[in-house]
Amino acid sequence: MEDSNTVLGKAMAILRAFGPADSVLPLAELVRRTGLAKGTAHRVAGDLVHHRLLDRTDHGYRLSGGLFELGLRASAERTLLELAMPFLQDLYERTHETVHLGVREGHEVVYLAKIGGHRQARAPSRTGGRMPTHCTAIGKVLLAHAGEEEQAAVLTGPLERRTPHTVIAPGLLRRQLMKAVETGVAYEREESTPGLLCVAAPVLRPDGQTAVAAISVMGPVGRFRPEPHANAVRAAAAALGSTLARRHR
Amino acid sequence: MEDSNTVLGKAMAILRAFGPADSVLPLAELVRRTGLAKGTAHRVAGDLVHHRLLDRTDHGYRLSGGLFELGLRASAERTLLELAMPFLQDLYERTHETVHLGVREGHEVVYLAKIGGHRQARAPSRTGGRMPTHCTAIGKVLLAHAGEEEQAAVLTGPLERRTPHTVIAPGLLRRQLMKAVETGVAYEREESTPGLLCVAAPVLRPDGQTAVAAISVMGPVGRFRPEPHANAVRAAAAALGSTLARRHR
DNA sequence: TGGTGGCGTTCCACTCAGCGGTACGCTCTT
DNA sequence: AAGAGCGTACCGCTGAGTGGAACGCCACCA
Repeated sequence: MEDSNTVLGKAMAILRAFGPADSVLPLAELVRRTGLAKGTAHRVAGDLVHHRLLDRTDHGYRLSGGLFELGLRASAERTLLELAMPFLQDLYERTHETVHLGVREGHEVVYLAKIGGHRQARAPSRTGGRMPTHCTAIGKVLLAHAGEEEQAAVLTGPLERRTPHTVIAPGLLRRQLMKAVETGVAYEREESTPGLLCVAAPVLRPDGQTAVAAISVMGPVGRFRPEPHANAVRAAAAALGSTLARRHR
Repeated sequence: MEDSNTVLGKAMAILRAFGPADSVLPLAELVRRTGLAKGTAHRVAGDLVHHRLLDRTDHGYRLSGGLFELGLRASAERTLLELAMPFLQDLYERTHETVHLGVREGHEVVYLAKIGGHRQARAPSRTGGRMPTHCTAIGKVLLAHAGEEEQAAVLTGPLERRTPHTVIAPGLLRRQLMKAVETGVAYEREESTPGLLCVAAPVLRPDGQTAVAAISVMGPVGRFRPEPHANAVRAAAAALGSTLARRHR
């Protein structure tokens, strides 16, 4: 069922036509990606510009700062982010490696924050970006604290092999998840991107079972070993967890 | 001219009905704020939920994570933010006070980043939030490097008196702006919020005149003095400026 | 130099998506 | 039990939205 016979559908189609990598798209490209009629795309895009969701440049259209602002009003992620920031800062300062804050959405991780210095490893993750759960430390640790069925859904589904090290055997992956629950941290060793290692710990709800989010520290093979940072990550996540709990009543 | 006889206009009205402070709004409240017919608001809000721009909760609607993600694809602010992060980190680490990155939009500042630790002063600024230019350090320094007419437009317009210390005399303000150009930094002393002091420096384009953004360090009256941090802020802003310049060819 | 293809823009008559008034059912409070 | 406030559902009218067609404008190439 196509939902692009409503104006809103068309507008969304245009906005979503912008991939994570695209900065500016010409009208013709939007037409190609959305399948809209040229006239229609022209008008809708014009309306979006009028409403400050798109910017018009010489070379085409671009997601605007208005959208940026609007997105940052999203309450759930925003309050989590604001409360988490000080803990992420501490963690960064202690490790001087790239620090992530992420939440799970289905079989993917959405990154709410990524902070790093000048020497940070070149990672594909970006604030607001997504990665599969099964090949990232944050993903694994969140999966480990997810409901039975949700976990099973991912384990039985097809698992993308992103690198030669990606764990795609359901049995091994499940064992890693169980170990993550036991130890309170999950690891990733070049499973999403060659040359990158990562430790993550869950930010648990007061029930101590389910996870709201997860925090990780990531670094490059060579100078970086994840194990020594396990405690720091665990501590940061736990501290954030109790801050959230305290606040929630 | 009301632009809410287009569907998109109505949708935007609903999205913009969410103020910076609102987390969840019931349908009735949306109706009140937007002036839409109840039936219409109900349907449009439903469509927005369907398109993942709103979340439905027991108590009403909420800006969704989908919007958060979409907003972070806005290319201009995103790349600026990513490039700036390491410099902001360094600055935070050196000062351990709240660090801001902001751009100017008309007579207001939009904050792209705010990083701080556990002891950060309670400030009204938020990532993605806005403040007037004339009573913030970032605002002043950006105004100082803006075009003549734009600067004049703000100076001649009415200036909100946010605190007893807010500078609303156009003459004094203009002198502060000139000094900011000379010295490369602008100060704010409890002009936007009682108890807060701030230093800001501009991130200049290669032309050395106009500013892309500005960086600031803020702290509370008492333990914090802005002057000693002027050099650090200036250095961070300059370093980011040359990084941008290098990248732009 | 003239042809060609891709692009953004404009126009316009048709039509169905969207409209909003009305009515209903639920849950609180009084 | 009556009322107020809320979310939801219905439905006939209509103009906002549609998309095909046509236009003018480069940039590229033969």
